[in-house]
Amino acid sequence: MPELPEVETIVRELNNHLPGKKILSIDVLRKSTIVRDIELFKNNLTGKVIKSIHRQGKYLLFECDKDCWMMAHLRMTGKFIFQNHSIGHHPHNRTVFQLSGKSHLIFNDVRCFGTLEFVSELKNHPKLKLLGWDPWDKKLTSKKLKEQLNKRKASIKSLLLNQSIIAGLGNIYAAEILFDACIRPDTTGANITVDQAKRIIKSMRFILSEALKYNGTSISDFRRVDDKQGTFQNFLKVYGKEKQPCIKCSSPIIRIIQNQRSTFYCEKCQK
DNA sequence: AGCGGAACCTGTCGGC
DNA sequence: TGCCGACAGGTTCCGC
Repeated sequence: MPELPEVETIVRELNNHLPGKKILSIDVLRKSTIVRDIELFKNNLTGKVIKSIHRQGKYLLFECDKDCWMMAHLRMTGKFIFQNHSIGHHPHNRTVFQLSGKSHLIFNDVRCFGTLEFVSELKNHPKLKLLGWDPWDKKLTSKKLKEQLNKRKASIKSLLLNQSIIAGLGNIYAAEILFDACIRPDTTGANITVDQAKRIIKSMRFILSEALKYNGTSISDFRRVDDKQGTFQNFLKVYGKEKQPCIKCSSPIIRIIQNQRSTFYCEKCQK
């Protein structure tokens, strides 16, 4: 479900509520949500005070102490809900944190792909080590991106989804970025020119900034911490627009399947 | 090494 | 109404 703008929105809102809250107890309602040992997870996090929340790629990092972190991934349907009051039963609640001040942090996840993990040494975590460029990294240049993409024969669409190249993009924004950059999604990585790489970086930063400004995209069930919706879905130009006229040339947007995922694009505008 | 496909799990929607 | 297949914003594993 959530990509960088949605995760970043959640992180910002959690930072409005959680810092200073103490974790009084943890109720694990679905075992598979917790990576590795549940007792290890509970024992290390119970009693800790949450300092702040960070983001790397699509991971949420809850800082409790220098050597005490909770790393979360929302996958497709995970969400964090903060409540200042007692909570009712909900079938998709997977883990509930009782916090000081009678408040609760709830991890809710319909499809159970999302994960929570206790991490002591964040720097050495293999999952974080695998992450590629942050989209706004100043060291990310069109020359470097081109060189990296040119080593690959997969399509640019699937390469943009690869978190070890650029960290944070997903299916919606990959499609929107390629439309903005006027690049066909089936272009082979090997054929990406330096000018196209430049356009990818520019469009990526533009689209992600805009999406962030509107608190992300709420298509089916993305909700913010306070259950409000993001509004960037009102500004999508190709994603989910199959057969609708392209806003630039009016020819119908087409939908294709790449690596088992839908891709939307304009055959006329994207070369 | 890196690619595409299957799998993980649950819910919704559209067609017949 | 009911059933069935397609589809969903992600990642990991596996075989080639």
